[in-house]
Formats: sequence, C-alpha cells, structure tokens
Amino acid sequence: MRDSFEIFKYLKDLGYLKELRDRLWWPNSRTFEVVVGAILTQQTRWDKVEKALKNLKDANLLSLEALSMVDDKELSKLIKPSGFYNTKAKRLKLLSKNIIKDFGNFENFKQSVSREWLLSQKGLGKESSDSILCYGCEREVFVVDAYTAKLLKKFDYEFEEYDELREWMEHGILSNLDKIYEVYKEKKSLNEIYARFHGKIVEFGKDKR
DNA sequence: GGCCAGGTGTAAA
DNA sequence: TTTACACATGGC
Repeated sequence: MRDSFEIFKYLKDLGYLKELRDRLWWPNSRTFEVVVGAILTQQTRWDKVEKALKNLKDANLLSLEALSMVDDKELSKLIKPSGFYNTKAKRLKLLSKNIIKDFGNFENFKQSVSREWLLSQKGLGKESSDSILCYGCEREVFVVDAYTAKLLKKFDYEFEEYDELREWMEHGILSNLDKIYEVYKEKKSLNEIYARFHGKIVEFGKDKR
C-alpha cells in the first residue's frame, strides 16, 4: 500500500455508504447537535447516543442556550442511556456555557472556533474536537478513531500518534484528489471527502465487530 | 458472565 | 512520558 487512497478504494469497492443518511454522514451535520453527539458518543455505541439525543429533544433541551442552563441532575437523567452520564452531563453544560461566553452563538462558533480552543475544553480530546470541526464546522479535518487504527493495522500500518495517523490519511487524500473526483464523478469539497471517508471507515468497523 | 463501544481526565511512577 | 484507572450503560 502506498497511501490512504488504497483504503479509500478498498472501502469504495466493498460498496460502503452508497446511501448516506446525511451529506456529511454524521446525523444533522453542521448543527449544534454534532457538538452534543461528539461528547455523548465517547466510548459508547451510537444507538445509545440516539436515545439520549431523543430524550433531550423531547425535553426541548437540544439547544446551546437550553443546555447552558439545564439542571445537572435532569441532564444526567436524560442522557443516561449513553453511559458515563454524570461526567458527560457536567462537560456538556460547561461546554455550552463556554461557547456562549466566547462566541455568543453556534453560527459564530462554527465560523471562528479553533482546534486549540476545543482541545482546551474539559471533555474534548483530539477525536471529539476534530469531529466537531469536520462535521459541525465543515472544516478540512480528517477524523481519526479506533476504527481507523484497527483498519490500518489490517493493512499492516501502525502509527504511534493520533496526529501522525491523521496527517497520513489527509496526505493520501490530497495526493489523489483527481482519482477521488473520478470516483464521485464530481468535485466534492475537501471537507465532504474527509467527512464521508471517515464515515465509511466507521461503518466498515461496525460491520466487522 | 465477561468484554467492549464513533474517549477523556487525572494521578502516580 | 508512560501506565493505570475511573467514568457507566446496555448488547452480544
């Protein structure tokens, strides 16, 4: 294997993600829900996250403003299905408060937040921060997760660092944009290519477990 | 019944 | 810098 385009082709040939639930794969991408989902999905299956998100929606709490003011115990209770609920509740509320404090609203956050700002928040590590950047803010960032590392290991590629792996994935895509446009039969944005590629890897990983 | 999921923070060596 | 552990529910 030369670069990450081999992985792209491998998954493409297996027919992954012909139909997407969202243009960027993550449900309700480009909205505040991505921020909430990024925390809720940590070390948890997505179907549990969906339950928690539905609980929040039903309680009219799935918004930046509402989450910044919600009662801690109530929030914990609503997101219980997603696990680590006390920790996640605290971090979700604090993050919502900080977004309002530093950016005012989600649209402004989306335009101007940096990776450094996200990484400085309690509860956001590299994967969650990059997920928010890629799927919430439409930035040109490739998200790396446990599925990515596992899939690459299958091809005998192992990486020490998260950022090393992320850059390797991004580089392989950047070097093969013409071929990728050919596969898609159109010039998709880099953000969309990264977003869908990571989504493919996750869907493949889920099927294999 | 044990292992693990679309991780992260903290503490100790 | 590395390692160990806590956080917690629910599927298989």
